[in-house]
Amino acid sequence: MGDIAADARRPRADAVRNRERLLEAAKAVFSAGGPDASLEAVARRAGVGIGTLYRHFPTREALFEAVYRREVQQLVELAEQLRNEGSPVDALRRWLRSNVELVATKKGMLAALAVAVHGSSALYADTFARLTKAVGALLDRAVAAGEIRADIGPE
Amino acid sequence: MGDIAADARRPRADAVRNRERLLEAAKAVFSAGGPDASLEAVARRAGVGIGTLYRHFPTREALFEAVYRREVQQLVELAEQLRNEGSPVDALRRWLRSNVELVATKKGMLAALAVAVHGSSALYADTFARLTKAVGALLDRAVAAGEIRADIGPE
DNA sequence: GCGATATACGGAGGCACCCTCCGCTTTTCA
DNA sequence: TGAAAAGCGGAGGGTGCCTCCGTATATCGC
Repeated sequence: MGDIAADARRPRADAVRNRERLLEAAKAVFSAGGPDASLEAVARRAGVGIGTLYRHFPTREALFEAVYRREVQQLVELAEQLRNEGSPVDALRRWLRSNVELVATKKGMLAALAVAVHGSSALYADTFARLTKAVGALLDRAVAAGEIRADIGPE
Repeated sequence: MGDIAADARRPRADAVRNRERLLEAAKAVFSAGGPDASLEAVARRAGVGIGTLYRHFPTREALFEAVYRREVQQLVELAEQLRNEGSPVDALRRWLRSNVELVATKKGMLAALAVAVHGSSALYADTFARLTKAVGALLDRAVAAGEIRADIGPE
């Protein structure tokens, strides 16, 4: 029943789990303590050893970036999910609300994100493209349903 | 020949000297290493103990601020000195050049200064007033000599 | 000049964090 | 089911932070 296209060896289950835990913990710790928060605190909160953190994310910046990508990914997924539910305009509204909430909650993380994004304009471009595409799909649906004007771009 | 208006006890000579050394060292260290540079490195470079640094500047921010004020003070003094030398326009030109050079040299310190200034808008206002007054005096002299247009403010 | 005393100095010490390294455990695969 | 790859954890050596206090020295009244 493996649904993973494994060319080589499958990634270990515990590694995947720990990676996820670390990202979750990092999100919380950086949100609360800013970008200079202790990496050991992140590891503690994730319930893994400090060595595990460093294996998955060799630098503080790598961790920032991964957290950031994960947030973006979750927004994209939310858009895809909303696509199949309720009215187009309502879906759009809910997505925007989630977007705003997420940003509002993560105030403390903004500096960290700024660091991550600054470090790589490619990252920024990629993020922008993904979010634009996601919200664009929601918009299209709303337009097709004649519920909003057609002259609004995703930006 | 004491030209110090001593209401109480005069400040100790060694304390004054160390304070100056610390500011000089801090300028160099923060310029090179950014705002997160080690305070112990500053103390080492100044040739004083770490305790002395903390006595003079209880926090990193206090040190930033003091360095910043000193830079501003030096610009003001330069303006006063130039006031009595050479042609007004030349004086003005030299002052601006010094200003630009100082900023260019201290690139690495900009982040530190940003922190210090952010922390206290009163500090910013004071700085602005002092520099404005200094350059204003130079401008007045140039205008009075008929060497430049009169419709240029200090800003 | 000469104490007396206020002031300042220095750095050891306790703590937290950084990052690396490697012996041990777990997971995967044949 | 057993071998080996992959991953785990945390000790350890280093650095920096900040405090505290015994020692040194500058200032001031005489």
